[in-house]
Amino acid sequence: MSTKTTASRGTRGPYAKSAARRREILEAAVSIFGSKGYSGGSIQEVADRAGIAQTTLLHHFPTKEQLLVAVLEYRDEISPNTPGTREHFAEVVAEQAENNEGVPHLIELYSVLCGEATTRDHPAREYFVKRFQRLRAEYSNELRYLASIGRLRPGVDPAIAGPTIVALWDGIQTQWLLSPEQVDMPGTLKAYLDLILINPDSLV
Amino acid sequence: MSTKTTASRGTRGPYAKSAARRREILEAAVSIFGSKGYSGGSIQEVADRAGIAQTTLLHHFPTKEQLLVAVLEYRDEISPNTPGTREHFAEVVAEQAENNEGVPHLIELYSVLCGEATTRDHPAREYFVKRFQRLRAEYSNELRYLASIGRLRPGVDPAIAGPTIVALWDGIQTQWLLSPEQVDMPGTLKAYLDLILINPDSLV
DNA sequence: ACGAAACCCGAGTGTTTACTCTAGATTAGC
DNA sequence: GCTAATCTAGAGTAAACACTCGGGTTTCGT
Repeated sequence: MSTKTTASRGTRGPYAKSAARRREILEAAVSIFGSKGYSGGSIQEVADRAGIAQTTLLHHFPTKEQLLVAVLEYRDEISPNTPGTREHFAEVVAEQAENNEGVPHLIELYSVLCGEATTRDHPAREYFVKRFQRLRAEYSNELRYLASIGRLRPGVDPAIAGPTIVALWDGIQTQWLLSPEQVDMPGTLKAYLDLILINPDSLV
Repeated sequence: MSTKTTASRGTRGPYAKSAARRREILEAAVSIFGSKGYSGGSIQEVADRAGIAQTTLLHHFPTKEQLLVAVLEYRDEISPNTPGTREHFAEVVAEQAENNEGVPHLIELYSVLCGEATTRDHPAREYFVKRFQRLRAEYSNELRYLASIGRLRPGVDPAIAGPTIVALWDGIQTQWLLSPEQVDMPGTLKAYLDLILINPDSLV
């Protein structure tokens, strides 16, 4: 009762160093899982890249699965999601697509884990199921708003165009990872948005 | 010189049973690699599913990597690709999308391996790089033909819309695998084609 | 029907896997 | 500055990994 949290007596919580260590480990994990996948990468490799002993890693993240979950949460923290963009939807999407070209290791992590996660009983499956559900809803809602102010081309169904943007984005990222010089990631996305939006935002 | 191929004397080639065995193994491999990925699945599991000893599998496919290559070739054999479809492009695409719903294990295999293949030095990477290059060229060419007969909406660039169809297809498949009941795979593809094509093919 | 090649597999090999045990060094509440 | 908790890691463990070896069985050209 004397300490601040509900921890049983005798617990002191992580030390100051701990947060930095965890960040180092997560950065290493992004690199390893991104370049070799979750199944393909080992916690030994992650520990090596972080410059610590394997057992030290396991002190901070007791199982490989918990490390993966932490990596996914870490990714969500450092790559900002788009909240209510309203009339600037197209701009924001195109801008983020351009920014993504600057963080290829995060794109790689995302694509690799997303593919792996479709396997049954994969620890990241639930994460991606919910992520896609959220993205579909968000994008569809943005498009519904744009439709309400007459900016959506007639005949375009927000409930279909929303998932389409998500699918197009992921698919073009995969192609870009395999042939960066042959695929125009932001251009392809922008082309679709120009197709479904009326009077698109003029150049910034 | 006496035998038909360039084999050194004393070789007799595979027996009649061999082809069937190889097919059984490949079917098992599609199942295992599709449900657990290439890194995640073991040749022991494939052998178990095929009902043979691990060493028997290795007799037909000496390494795990060669098994993977054979699986990819097998997939290409059994799932027909679209040759020159000309004016029936939209029909054929929509039809194939519907058919894909009937072979989810092949979609799973494709999505899982495609994600994994973006990792460096993955044995299937070259396969997917070339596959996407081919698909982008094929689809762009189909659209160029449709443009030549005035069936492509003005302003739509075949060089962008081609890769877009490929990306959309792959992306929507991933979403469908994770939430089959929430994603209309053929409908989403058809919606995009209706968007970029003029006077689309009426219902069959 | 003979013999060589292809087929099939039980037993093993060395490595890597995720994870545990034990124990010394470091931190921080008091 | 005492002490208990956190941090770090060396050593170890059982299981799984891709793959090899040796030898028996089946197939098939001659």
